[in-house]
Amino acid sequence: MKKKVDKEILQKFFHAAFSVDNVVFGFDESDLKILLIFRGAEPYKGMWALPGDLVYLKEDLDIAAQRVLNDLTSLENIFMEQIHTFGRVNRHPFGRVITVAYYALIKISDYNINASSWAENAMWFSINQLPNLPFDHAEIIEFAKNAFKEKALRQPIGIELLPKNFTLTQLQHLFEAIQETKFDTRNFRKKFLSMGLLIDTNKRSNGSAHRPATLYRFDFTKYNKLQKSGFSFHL
Amino acid sequence: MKKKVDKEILQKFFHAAFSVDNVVFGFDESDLKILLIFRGAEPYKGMWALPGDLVYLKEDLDIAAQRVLNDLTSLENIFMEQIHTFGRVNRHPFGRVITVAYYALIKISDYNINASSWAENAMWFSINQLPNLPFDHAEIIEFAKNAFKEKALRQPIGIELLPKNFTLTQLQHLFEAIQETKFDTRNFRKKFLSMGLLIDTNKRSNGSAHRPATLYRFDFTKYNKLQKSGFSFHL
DNA sequence: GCAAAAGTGTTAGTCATACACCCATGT
DNA sequence: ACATGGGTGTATGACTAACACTTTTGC
Repeated sequence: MKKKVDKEILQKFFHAAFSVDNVVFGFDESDLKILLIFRGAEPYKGMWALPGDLVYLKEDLDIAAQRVLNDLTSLENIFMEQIHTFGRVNRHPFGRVITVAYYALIKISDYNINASSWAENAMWFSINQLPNLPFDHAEIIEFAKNAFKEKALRQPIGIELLPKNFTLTQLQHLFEAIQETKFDTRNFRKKFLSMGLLIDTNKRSNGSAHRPATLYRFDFTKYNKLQKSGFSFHL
Repeated sequence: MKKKVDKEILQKFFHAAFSVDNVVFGFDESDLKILLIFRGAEPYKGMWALPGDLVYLKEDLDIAAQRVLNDLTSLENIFMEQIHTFGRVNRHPFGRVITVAYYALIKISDYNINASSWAENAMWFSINQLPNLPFDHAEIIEFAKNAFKEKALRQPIGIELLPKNFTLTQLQHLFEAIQETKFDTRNFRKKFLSMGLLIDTNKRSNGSAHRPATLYRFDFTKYNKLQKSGFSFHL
């Protein structure tokens, strides 16, 4: 594959590495959360940080991001999206390492720790109560939060954070957490129901000392069809 | 700086490079254009390609992207934004190179070729009539086009492509080109004027065989103020 | 029967859309 | 005077925003 590569070029440029870092979002009935891991290796051993890793020379970027996620949890079909690449010269103490950041959306209710990995020390942190973070991870999270916030307005991706069946109240609280604002209950329900994308499961929530709520699920099939014919979701 | 770096890690990972590639947009009264350069060096010598370059080990990513742009034109204060990072394993014949793509917005009317560089062979191509492109540059342009299209709906960045003074007709044609659609003239003008962000320069366009048009300029100062107090532009 | 969250409609204002003709200039 | 693009207003329907009380359950 390598043909006519100038030795000078090789020496001058080919001594960098890159990593992927995942901002894994979850939601627990009230708060947006992020999954952090406790670093067991240098650099920054002993700090909570974003799950991430160096990318192998023969590994696609997106695959690397998935690998990092698989080391954390055995969930499948996780929503994932690249956000931004952070490339300050001195961001990594080992040398020149730029990092490509992704965010991922996980149903905390389904979440299970993948025991076979360094993820034994993973923990959910409320997005408003994060510990001190190494590298530029604080900046990355800020970026991820905004990217997700924006995107969640125009695509129904937030729903990835809820269990398969959910109540309208849960849905509203989720969107309120993402958008960091409050919505009027009647208008919120009206708008969401009028899109015709929620399927009544004929089940009710139960076990609480108040009126049970209708459980809905999101009609992804219908959404995909509508989208192809020009419909666009917006909150 | 490098402390306790495992030799194995160095050998295993630190043999990659990264580049930046710029999608430079321009507008010429009717068409969106992209600036391509004629490659004078391997790989893909002799093909038209995005202006880009390998990033030095001690050079910030954003600085590298600016450097590439400065090699092309001596314009200052150019709008530039990172879009996405492309990292397929075999995208570069010299080895593992991922590329961070940016787009930049240039006023073609002010554009001048920076003679002191490889940019002597730069040329504007209509976005709908691009030549065959090396690497994954076609994919990058597609990505850039969509990112710009989206962003231009919610921030008045498209205006960066027009000369300082412009007519409402030019403005409409620009937005039509970006959004690949047509707008109703009366509604378009109404909406834009009602934002109160266009300043009548009291000049008229001239030299054409028809009624001269009012020249406006965009009130960036006012826009920045409004934005801070919660106003949000949308087309 | 009371606490706690679920659920429901109407009105007023704002915004988007659709649509056709006269105006000012150069030749 | 004619060709060319510049410039303007209104009416209708759609959507948004504001707002308060009744229902159903567990205890």
